[in-house]
Amino acid sequence: MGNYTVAVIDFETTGLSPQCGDRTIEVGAVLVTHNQIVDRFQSLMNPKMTLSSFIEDYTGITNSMLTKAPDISSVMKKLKSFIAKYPLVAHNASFDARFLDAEFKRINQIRTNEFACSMLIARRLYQDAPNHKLETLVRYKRLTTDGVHHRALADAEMAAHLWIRMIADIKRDYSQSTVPFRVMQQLAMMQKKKVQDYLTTTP
DNA sequence: TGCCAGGCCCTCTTTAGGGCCTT
Repeated sequence: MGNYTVAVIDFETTGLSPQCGDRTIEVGAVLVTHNQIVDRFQSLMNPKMTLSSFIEDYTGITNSMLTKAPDISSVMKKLKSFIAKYPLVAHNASFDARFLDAEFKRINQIRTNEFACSMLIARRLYQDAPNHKLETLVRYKRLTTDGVHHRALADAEMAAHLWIRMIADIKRDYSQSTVPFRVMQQLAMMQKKKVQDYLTTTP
């Protein structure tokens, strides 16, 4: 893979939309350099609101776990320092970008990092997969996993393994020596039928 | 007042609708 670093990030939240008042309750992030996870960041956060039983069941994160957790603002400051200026990757990035931007806004910060979506790229590269949920793709590509799902660090690590695998597959299938972040971003935006031509002709 | 996501992507398409993906 390229000799650049990306930060793969995942949030657990109280719901689907920061616009509707939902907040982050856990973040996991890993740095990927040279095909490997080289650093990890994880923290629960206290959203100062009660989790629905759906979210408790879905994530395994309970209300009592969060009463002892640090404030969202203090975790966001540490997260900002961890991700620095690295390009960001998430599975269904529009979801994580919305929450990251909303929480940064509350501490008067602005994200300047670029974002790429592993789900949009996987839809183009792995058109035969049963579906493109993170969990399914991990099974489909037989990626390393500890079996934990819907927790932030475990999901960030799985998305990182998927990212590494997608770059390896592009290099192998299209004889590319490097796959710049810009190429991955481009893939996420293009028509499925044009992907092969694009990768074949990209120098 | 009451309701409440949103962006991508396919197709029975573009003067639209519905499934996928994230929690």
